[in-house]
Amino acid sequence: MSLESFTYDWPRPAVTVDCVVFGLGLDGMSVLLVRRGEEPFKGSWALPGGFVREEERLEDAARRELVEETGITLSFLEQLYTFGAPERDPRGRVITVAFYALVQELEQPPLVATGDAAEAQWFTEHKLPKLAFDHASILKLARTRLQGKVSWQPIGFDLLPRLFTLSALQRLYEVVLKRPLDKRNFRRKVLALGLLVETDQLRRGPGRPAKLYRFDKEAYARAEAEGFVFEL
Amino acid sequence: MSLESFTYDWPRPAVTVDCVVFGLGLDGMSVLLVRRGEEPFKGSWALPGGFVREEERLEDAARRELVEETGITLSFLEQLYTFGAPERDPRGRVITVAFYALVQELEQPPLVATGDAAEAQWFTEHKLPKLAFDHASILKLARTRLQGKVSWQPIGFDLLPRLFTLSALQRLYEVVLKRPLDKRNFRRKVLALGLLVETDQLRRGPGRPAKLYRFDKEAYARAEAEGFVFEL
DNA sequence: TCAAAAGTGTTTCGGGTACACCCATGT
DNA sequence: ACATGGGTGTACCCGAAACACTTTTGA
Repeated sequence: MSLESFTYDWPRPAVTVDCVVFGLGLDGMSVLLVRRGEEPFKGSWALPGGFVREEERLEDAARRELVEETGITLSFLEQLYTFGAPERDPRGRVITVAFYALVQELEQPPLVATGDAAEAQWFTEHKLPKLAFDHASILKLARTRLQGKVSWQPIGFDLLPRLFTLSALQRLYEVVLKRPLDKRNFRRKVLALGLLVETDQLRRGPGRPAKLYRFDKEAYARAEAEGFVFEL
Repeated sequence: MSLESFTYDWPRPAVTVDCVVFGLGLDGMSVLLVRRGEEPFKGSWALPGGFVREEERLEDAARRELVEETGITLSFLEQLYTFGAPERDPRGRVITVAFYALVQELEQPPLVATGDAAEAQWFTEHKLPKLAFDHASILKLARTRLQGKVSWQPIGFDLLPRLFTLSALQRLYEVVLKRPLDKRNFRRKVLALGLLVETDQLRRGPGRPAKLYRFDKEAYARAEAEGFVFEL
């Protein structure tokens, strides 16, 4: 019996991927949005995303659409949730697999906007425009997930440059968790993890120079393999 | 401009839902499987599931397929993850939105097997058969999620009958978390939550009769609204 | 010399864990 | 009377939280 004889004839929804890309802004988290160049919702802001190709893994589709529409490079990408309400797209049944992603620096090569996107831009989470489709709920869910995940998985480092100060790390956690943290407790705890490597570099600027640290990915991989849980 | 003019012409994968249904067995968790009545993998055990209909929400599809194939009633259902590897189904591109679900008692009306399923049966997690497609990974992920979620969301009660003893609750947590718990500490902690209501009923059997409790859903809803987090 | 940010220890409190015996019933 | 599971209190320990001043640099 050939494989062809198994082939389904079934109502097939369209399948897209959409991506919530977070960056660390000066004023809270930032989210990358694109202005739609096509109907429906032409001219509205929306999450970057698009159709999944025939032989493409879902995550690859998300990465590809992001490069196509914004030219950005991700340091973290994970599936978020699949949204499939029948009425979520006026064109008909479109199921979208949503992802959320982190980038290390907002100042990547200036955002390009191509593909379906007419424009790409960072928005701080406090001044978001109306979003197309059900993208506002997707974004909300992604923000919640980020907040929940950051304290028990070391994904925060994906929002910082490779070398960072402890104060920068603390600011990051304060922004993501939406609450102030005690400086001394934070430093003690984060250093006790044994996952930060002190470099001999300094960050200079106003005030006392600060030691720069990097996250020791290998040490984390080893510790994780032995049942260590991150927890911050 | 009419909506029709927006309609996409795009390679459309088939979309299915699959469901990992957990019940509390005598020997650890049990999972509900169906024997496939159709190719591919005809005769193999698989997760219950099937195609999403044109105008159907994903969760509804999962519920419908479960009733169709096994006649079971769920007390909890949540989306798990979407599996979309291009090669996961020999028939072509099939993306499946996986769910996991809990039932309160294994002894529901005797399992019926209809639809695509030739047979439906509970398996303890320790003696699982080979599964069709990538269903083994789906099951594994669901089991991990269950374990992770049970300590900070009161979903464990969805595995017990409405009235239960504290010992039964403890056994449940021990099974799900895969570790022994201290009886006194467990009771203190769980009662301190203030979410259990002592009834005047007793469970009789060998040994001393045990008080029966029920979970106070309303109290939990109220507490949750005020920012309370379950945590056990 | 002043402004700005970095860096540093100790005490207190609460929750987590460990632990062993008596009680009420059915057989 | 004995087997079976139900029910109860205390002591210790460790991690979390609260808290304020000194240091180093650039302007």
